[in-house]
Amino acid sequence: MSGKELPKSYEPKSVEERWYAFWLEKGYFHADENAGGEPFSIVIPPPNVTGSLHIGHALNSTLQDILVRWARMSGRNTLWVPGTDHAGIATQNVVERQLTKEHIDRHALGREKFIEKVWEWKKVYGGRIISQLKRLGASCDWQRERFTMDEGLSRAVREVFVALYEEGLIYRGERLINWCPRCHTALSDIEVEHEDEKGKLYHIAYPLSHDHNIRLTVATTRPETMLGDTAVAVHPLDPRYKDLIGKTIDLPLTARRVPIIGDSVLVDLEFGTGAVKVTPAHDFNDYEAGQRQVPPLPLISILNEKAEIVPDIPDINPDVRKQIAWKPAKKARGIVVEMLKEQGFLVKTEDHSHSIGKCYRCKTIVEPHLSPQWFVKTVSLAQPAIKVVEEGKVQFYPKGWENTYFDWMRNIKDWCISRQIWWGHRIPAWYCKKCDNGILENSIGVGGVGEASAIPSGEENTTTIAINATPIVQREEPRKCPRCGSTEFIQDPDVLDTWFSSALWPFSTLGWPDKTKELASYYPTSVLITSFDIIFFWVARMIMMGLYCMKEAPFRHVYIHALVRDAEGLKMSKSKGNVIDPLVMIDQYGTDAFRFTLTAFAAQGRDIKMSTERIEGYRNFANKIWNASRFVLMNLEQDFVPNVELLTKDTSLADRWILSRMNTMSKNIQQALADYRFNDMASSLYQFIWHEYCDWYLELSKPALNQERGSASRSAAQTVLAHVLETSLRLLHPIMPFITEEIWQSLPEKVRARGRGARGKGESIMVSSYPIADEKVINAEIEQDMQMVMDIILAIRNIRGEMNIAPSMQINANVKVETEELGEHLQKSSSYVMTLSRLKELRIGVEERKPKSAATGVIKGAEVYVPLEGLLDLTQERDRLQKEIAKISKDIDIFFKKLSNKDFVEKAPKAVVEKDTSKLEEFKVKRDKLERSLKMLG
RNA sequence: GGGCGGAUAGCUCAGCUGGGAGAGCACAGCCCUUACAAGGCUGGGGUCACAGGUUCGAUCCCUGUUCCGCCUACCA
Repeated sequence: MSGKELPKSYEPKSVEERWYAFWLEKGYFHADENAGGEPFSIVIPPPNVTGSLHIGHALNSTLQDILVRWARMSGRNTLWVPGTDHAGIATQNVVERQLTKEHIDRHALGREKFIEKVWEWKKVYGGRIISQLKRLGASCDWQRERFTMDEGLSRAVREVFVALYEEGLIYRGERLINWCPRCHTALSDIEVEHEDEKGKLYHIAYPLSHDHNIRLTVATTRPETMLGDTAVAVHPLDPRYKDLIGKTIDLPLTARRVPIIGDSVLVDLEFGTGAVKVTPAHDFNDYEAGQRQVPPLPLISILNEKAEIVPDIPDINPDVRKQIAWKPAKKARGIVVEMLKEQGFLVKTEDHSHSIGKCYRCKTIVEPHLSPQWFVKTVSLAQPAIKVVEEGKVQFYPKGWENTYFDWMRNIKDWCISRQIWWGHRIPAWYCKKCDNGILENSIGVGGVGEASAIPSGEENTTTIAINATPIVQREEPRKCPRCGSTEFIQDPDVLDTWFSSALWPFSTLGWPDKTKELASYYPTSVLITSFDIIFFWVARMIMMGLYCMKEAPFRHVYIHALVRDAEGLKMSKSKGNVIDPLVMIDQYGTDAFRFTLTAFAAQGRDIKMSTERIEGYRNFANKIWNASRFVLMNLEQDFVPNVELLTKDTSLADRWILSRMNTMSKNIQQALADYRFNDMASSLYQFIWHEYCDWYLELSKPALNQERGSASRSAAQTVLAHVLETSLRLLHPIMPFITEEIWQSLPEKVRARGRGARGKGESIMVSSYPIADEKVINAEIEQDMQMVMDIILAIRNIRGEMNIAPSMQINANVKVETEELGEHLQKSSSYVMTLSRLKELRIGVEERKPKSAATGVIKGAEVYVPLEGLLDLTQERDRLQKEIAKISKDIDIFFKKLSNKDFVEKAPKAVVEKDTSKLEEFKVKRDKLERSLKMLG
């Protein structure tokens, strides 16, 4: 009786669901921290709770799953920690938008209620991305799923904050920071995206105070900020202006008189007019230039938190004020320019392109904004983090990213960690209501003149704490003020940058600050798999925090994977409508095909251009495996017992060849995985399974399989066939987990048993052992011998094709070999040649001569002749070919001449020319073919 | 401005330490041969961007040039 029957083509849907449930139920994903053994651990880059699975996650998770499954099958104590990130600003924005739809205002709702809403939202939607990972087949330890705002992780955050504060590595300061006027919060430097935009460069003439007829012209892209100017700067060595330093100008549109200062850093002699307006409250360079002055230049803030002009700019002319107050900065620009023009101060306007900073969450133009914020002092944290990479304790793949890392780390600036939003880890700092009373009451509006009116007053959750208040920083809310003993406190309203908690992820998820068994077993993790765009946001900060808290870097390797783009190479985005949805792909082609596609394209250092055609190609591969397995199963009895001894004995050439090839592949795969060359792994498997196992070995084994049941040759073929399939499935499993499990489970028990892992006892391929190459079986000589057999078969098939000999027609072939030895080798394999090239008779020898009428094929070490007598009349055939060649040559000449004629090409309709061109090509191809056939006839 | 990466068949890309130019898709011809038409067999197609250099030998190493991406920066 033949073996188990499989359906004719692979149907992924039911298979995937069934096996994922099975794996979960068996608990294969769960890691046992007490199990011992060499650990292998990965923490997932936690996706935002707001997210839904996009193709980048799919790639990222597939690669992690490959490593994790590989490690697990290789017997390592394997843990993959999943989880999600609370994504402060992003999530707050999402929920806020949802509330707006319900006509609810966040401020009206109040802080506590709003946070409750966010948690509700998280409960409903926060698990979405996680469940999508399951469809991808991700073998995460779901029992250890974490969220960055879990109690444990929040405790870790407070612990680190307090420790850093106590060491002076966290401080509060009033600085010019990046401010998003839409999100109403500070941003760190890297949260600002720069984009080049076309703008104007305005030249404005400022009249000198002592003689209004003399004017100093400045150039600016932001004329509206002139209302906040507190100086004009020139280069101290500029012969044009250096004598003006120390004098003053009268600022147009205001009653303000500001000094002309010299600053060699701020002013570039070559650029613009050589004179720069200085607005310290609205430009980072100007701010620094202002600080360089003794005494420092005053700061005049002219914008509120929504980037609108404040109504009470000092010294402003009343009529100007009337027109401009409360206008958004961009509108104010037009108004100011118009007024300057009217009053004759605008000299000229030029086109000018420059980069503009935008909020990475909402793309709003970011404004420099003076305000009290919390910062991490990064220099001393960065030093050891640079060192571990320099010393190779942390290695990047591909290595080139280390430069990017060094570049940033060596120029690192202090990290602004406070955010003026509500969703996130509240900063563990409190202020005594009694000691800081006055400061708290009057604190609103600190950071710039005129901001007070922009902030709804009186609510705790929008209070700005003055910079001179004294924070009490500790893990829990203080009971008693250490200074006055008062028991009433106000907590700092700010929350922490989302990336602060992400930075702790590799150890906070394992139970830190407690000394857990998990930390001991799995920290540091083995490898981090992520994308280059968060090297600064996340990778660098994890290394700093890992070293600070754990005294050891959080991972040994960092694999930076490609960015997935669309077929045209454009970034996928919803607005472009070019997004490929992983879930749709999975529905359409199956998870395995999708995963294989991602893997096959995951070459290091290059972006992936994704298209459905490619996935389709690998869907076909899945189907190929399926059908090959069907064939094998048809030829195996369900109670089949492999004759294992045969595998090490002298078996047929084909058997030894496929075993040698398989072990070669297996060796390549081990190396590829160790080097994170995922694409090499995929192509090795593809090439071997399809083009060696299916195309050749399956065909070669057919004669043996047709032998009597129980015969030695049949048994050997069955054994090798099953063994190679079973091993290939295990090799493939990390990439294609579902189909491999489905087929593997259908194999006869004794075949499966060969791959049995210690843990699984043969009940799942997931816990079987990962194949290790047996180098003894790799045999170059065998591979060479087989290559010759294949070459001869190919040569004969080639002749058949060129001569148009029907596949069903049996023919003869003679092979003239160069040496007797080769002849003997070939003789042994003659049945392969007979079968695969459908021969009636095959003669092999050194003495063979070319028959009178025969086609010839030349290969390494031999010549192949196919006598054509009786098949076709040679002289007649030759005549026919020659005639056809002559005829087609004439046509070619005609077309060639026609197309060489300039007049024709230029004047004839395009379509006609194109048609003729392609015809010419077609003729040429035909002639080539005829010539080849003629040549073959000799 | 600085840095990184890319340029190989019509398209998308492999090609790891210098010696064979490759794969998939597309294309052409022949085949429904009982694993698979989502398939089989066969075939056409490339000045490895350009110019120099090193070498017995260069797609690969070095120098320069051009074009295309990306990252980064305080170019008012």
